Amino acid sequence: MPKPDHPEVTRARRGDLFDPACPTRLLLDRVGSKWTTMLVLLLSKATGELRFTELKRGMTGVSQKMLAQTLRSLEQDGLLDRRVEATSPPRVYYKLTERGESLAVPLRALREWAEANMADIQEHSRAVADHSGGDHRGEMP
Amino acid sequence: MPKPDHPEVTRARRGDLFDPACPTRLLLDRVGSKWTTMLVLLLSKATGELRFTELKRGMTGVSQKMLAQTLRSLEQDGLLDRRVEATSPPRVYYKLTERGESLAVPLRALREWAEANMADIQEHSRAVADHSGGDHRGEMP
DNA sequence: CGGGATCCATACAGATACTG
DNA sequence: CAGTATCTGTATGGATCCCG
Repeated sequence: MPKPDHPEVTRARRGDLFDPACPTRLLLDRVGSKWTTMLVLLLSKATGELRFTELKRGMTGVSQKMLAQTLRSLEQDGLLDRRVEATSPPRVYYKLTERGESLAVPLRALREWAEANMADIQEHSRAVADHSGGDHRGEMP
Repeated sequence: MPKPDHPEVTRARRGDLFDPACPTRLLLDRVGSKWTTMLVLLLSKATGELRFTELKRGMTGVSQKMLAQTLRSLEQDGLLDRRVEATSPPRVYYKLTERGESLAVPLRALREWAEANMADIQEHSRAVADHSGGDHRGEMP
């Protein structure tokens, strides 16, 4: 998730930082947020850099807060480069770093899987829900 | 996420179901939960089926509630097969469906990326945090 | 053993308002 | 334009109890 500061610390306080050595956990904590993945995917498509507003426009539904938060998170992780033009009004350009681009590869594979399978999954899911929902269930009196 | 019923409905009520057609969103809503991914990965490694307790043991830190919830979610999506032996005590075996196995492929790619890059990322992240934290910041008076 | 139901803490995400 | 700050609702995930 695009947590601003130190998620691990928070978790550590809870006493359940079970296996911090597992890198997959760490990655999923970041990829888990849909915006992180969408952002990487969006930037990996772009030829050059993209500005804040362009990104916001490309990611329908994201709030400026979430976008900024995700951007800072990716920047801190070294997956994103931020370039500021100190004009007025200022212009800020974002682009993936090499590492960021490399992350886009498995992410694209995931997206392809999603595009190939999610329709079936939704249908399956709905069918199951209908079955158990409309079969023998008595609604509230 | 392993939402029991209909996450889309909840979002729809909020009025911001921006682009429900995007399957990547849908997938990430499920993969986003770290347990979903871990579960698929764990089961894809297993030769045959695994029982509830074995799964719980393999996923350090998961609560039985989250495990059960994730299992139900995957089952409803048709990614998981559930087989009950009506003995006493009962035994329940889980294994991935074909589609579930196919999901494991891109997920494994993601894990490999994580194992190759997360250490660097963490270091980078920590270095940046240290820099901005101890450099020029005046703490509260 | 394999869960379902319930209660509860919180951290994640949205809306809004303010700055340079 | 490009954010930061605050306030708050709510879904998520954990703990616990209980049942077959």
